[in-house]
Amino acid sequence: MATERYNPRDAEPRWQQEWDNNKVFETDNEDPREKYYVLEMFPYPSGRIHMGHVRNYAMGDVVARYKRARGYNVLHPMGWDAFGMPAENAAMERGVHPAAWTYQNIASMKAQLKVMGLSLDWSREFATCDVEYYQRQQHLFLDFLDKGLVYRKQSKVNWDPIDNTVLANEQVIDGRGWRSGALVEQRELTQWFFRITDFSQDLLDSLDTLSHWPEKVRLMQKNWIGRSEGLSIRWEIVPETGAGDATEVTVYTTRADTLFGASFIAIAADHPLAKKAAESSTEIDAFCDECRRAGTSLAALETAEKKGIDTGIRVRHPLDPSWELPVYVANFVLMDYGTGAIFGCPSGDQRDLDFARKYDLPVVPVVMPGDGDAATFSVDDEAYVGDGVMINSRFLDGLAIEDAFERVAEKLEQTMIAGAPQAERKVNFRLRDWGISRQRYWGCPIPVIHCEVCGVVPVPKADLPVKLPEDVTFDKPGNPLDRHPTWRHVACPQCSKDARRETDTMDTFVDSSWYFARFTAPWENNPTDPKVASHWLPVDQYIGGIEHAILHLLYSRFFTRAMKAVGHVALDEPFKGLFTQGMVVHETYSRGEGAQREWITPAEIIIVENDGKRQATLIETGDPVTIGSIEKMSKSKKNVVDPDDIIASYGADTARFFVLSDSPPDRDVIWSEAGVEGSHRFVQRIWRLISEASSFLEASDASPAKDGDALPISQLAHKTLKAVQADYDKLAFNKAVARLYELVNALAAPLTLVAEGKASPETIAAVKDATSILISLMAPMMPHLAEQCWVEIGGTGLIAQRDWPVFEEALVAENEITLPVQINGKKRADLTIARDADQTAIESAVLAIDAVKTALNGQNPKKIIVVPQRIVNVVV
RNA sequence: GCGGACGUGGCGAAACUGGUAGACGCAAGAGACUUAAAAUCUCUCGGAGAGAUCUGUACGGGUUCGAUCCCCGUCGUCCGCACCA
Repeated sequence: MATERYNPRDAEPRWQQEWDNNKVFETDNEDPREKYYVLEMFPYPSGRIHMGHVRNYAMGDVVARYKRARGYNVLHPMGWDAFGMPAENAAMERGVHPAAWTYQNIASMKAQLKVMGLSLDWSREFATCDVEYYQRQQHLFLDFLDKGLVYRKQSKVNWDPIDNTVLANEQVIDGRGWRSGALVEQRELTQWFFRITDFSQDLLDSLDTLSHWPEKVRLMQKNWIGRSEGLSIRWEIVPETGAGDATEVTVYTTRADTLFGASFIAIAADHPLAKKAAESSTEIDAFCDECRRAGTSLAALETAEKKGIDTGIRVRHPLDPSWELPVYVANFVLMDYGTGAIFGCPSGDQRDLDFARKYDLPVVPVVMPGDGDAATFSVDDEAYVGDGVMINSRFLDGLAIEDAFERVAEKLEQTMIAGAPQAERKVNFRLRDWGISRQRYWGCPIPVIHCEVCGVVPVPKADLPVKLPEDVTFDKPGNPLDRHPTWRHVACPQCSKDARRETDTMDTFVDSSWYFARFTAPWENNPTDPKVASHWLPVDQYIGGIEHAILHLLYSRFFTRAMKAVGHVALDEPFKGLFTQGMVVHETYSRGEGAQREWITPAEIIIVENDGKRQATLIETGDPVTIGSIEKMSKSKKNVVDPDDIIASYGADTARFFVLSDSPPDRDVIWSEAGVEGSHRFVQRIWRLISEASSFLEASDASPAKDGDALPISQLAHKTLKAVQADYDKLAFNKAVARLYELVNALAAPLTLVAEGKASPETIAAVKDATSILISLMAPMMPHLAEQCWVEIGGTGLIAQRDWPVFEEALVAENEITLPVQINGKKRADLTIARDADQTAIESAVLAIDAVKTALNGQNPKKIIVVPQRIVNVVV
């Protein structure tokens, strides 16, 4: 009865073809069933898929296939996040056009994804660099512009003087451009911004409604938005102290309670008052310059000494006009948070204290611990930042800090200077508007025209798309659009005079901020079909990496609100459920030390185990190799395993099953050769057991046993069905995997019995029922094997189109249960008793147990605790 | 510095969130089958003990009939933000 081994190389392409032929995964927007939208973060077409993709898409595919079986109309699309720097780098390095490079990569990655057997609706595929896509993005931009959600302003950027381009903060390393190595300059450029801050409060508040998001991501977004409640206070400038025409300076504070501890005002180097002071002092001017330069390097900020310079300007204390304080320019004050000016309270803030000690400014403690002594409490070289009561604060003395804040706020709100209240309550956000201008070629052109007469003129929608020119060169640094001979020259749409196009393109995060909406109707002339988009959205389950926890997800949330404001969708939150999956990690292998260290790929080595110690050697030479730490698969460490190789040797099902096994999906999974082989053994085992018994199973009906020898088989199958269903609902794939192992282990003996012709008709029917449940359960993870097994036992139609089985309540519920019996909290015995036995029945049964009798030693128990269906505890 | 998560066998992990700790897998060991190997099958596998038992979820305390789970403290690892006024 020997059967052939399961051959995925033969079976998998056949089933993929079969699914394609039947258009099983193409989704009909008109389908009346309840919708379910599952989406994995679309990939950047770098050229090859990696194991992280395999894991991400395997998870999404399990959800898609499971929900389809549960009767939902599932949308499961795929596309390409295709604009971005790597394509331009390839153009610069190898002379290949970014478009050619990108579309080639898409073709090869698509072929790789196809081999995985994912249940994707490829008819909706698009790349963000398709004109058909970015044209609609330009449409959205114009709508946003019209609605005031986009604006232009001067802003500081990191400018690389060799590459002639703006760099993102991440691209500046130790103050130098990451490509050119040139010292980065701060430049003022006019850039386009999206008004994401219009939605700060809403983006923050709505986080509470996202109950199917990881708590961690919500918290990260909350911190990123960074709301704080404070007081904006106007300080009068003492005339003739060097401030020119300025009569006041506004300071933002969350600690108005500490106002009597103030000993100086500090302003940013870019603050108007600083600029004024710099006019009359070369020293101040030089200091401001230094601050601006130091601004870029993040690492430098951490260690940077707190420095400042006295401007000579003096201000009056808001609560005591006779009290004058100095105004310093300080390197730690940020122009773009609050008002770019603070008051320093040295006793209550470590940074202010360091500053005060350095410049010999007063340190007056104003808050002390509740049990402190006001007469002796002092601050030396450690500021007191804790809660407490007010001291040295005149009318605030003795108050709690919250009450002191209120008193100060009330008083200053009522004090009028120059016809306006001296202070007002103000909510501040850390969140900045989103600068989207990029001086790059390979991005979505910003559809505006600059006219000397009319100013900034939007490109009329009828003139869209603003297409990227194809004949561009990358032999020189800078933006190819800028030096294109003709592209930028156009007639002004309003006055027809010569004008020039905007040559900046959009940040690629814009492209990924609405693709999920486009998938709902990618053929639409408008960005979306609002009715269709509102039907499909929100995405029910979005799956991707934690690295997008802030930017991508926040931008998408903003975009959905903005699109709603201009009528393209009718909702605020794009993603109802979010799941952030862990990485695929692998051991690293290397030779040599320090600079000589050479990384080696897993394919080049062999590992043998000696006395429990693993030793790696180079296959080619037999040289020893050092086994290093487990890290994220990366090209630089060469610890990558190519999905193609794995699928070629084990098949897609094994690869999919393995990345879902063992580790919880939100945790990292360690790729190991032994692990994959384990998964592959399981695939073969299922096939062997089922195919050996197939002739008998084929000839029988499927019917669960109600009693008799086969009852346990049916009970386990139906219990597993119930449990795996719950696991899939919770995305607990690793647990589902474990339960499949259990079911197969338990089915092994009965299946062998059937194969040997020794089973009764009732048993065969029960085994067939259990086997078809098994096939349905494994289908989301191992879809090809499931189809093959289904045919083998005489099933008709495709498993991919078959309904999810329904478990029988009677088989899941038990008549008798086994309760653990504890004595003083330690398990001492088991008690098997009727499921519905009452308290007294259980108690008397427990007291009859030998172990209990021995423990009691003739005495009465102190207490018997019976937790229904769970446990019994006897307290002696 | 601020905020958060986590810590269970040789390893990845379970434990229905207060109820039998270690399911399932990997690795390892023993055996069966085989001329042999692979594959497959059976058994063992936290520690101590011959055994009944004792002990064990980073460490120290607490609450509870009962704690991997709740509370307090300590140590360690990882992540996010970071001169935010």
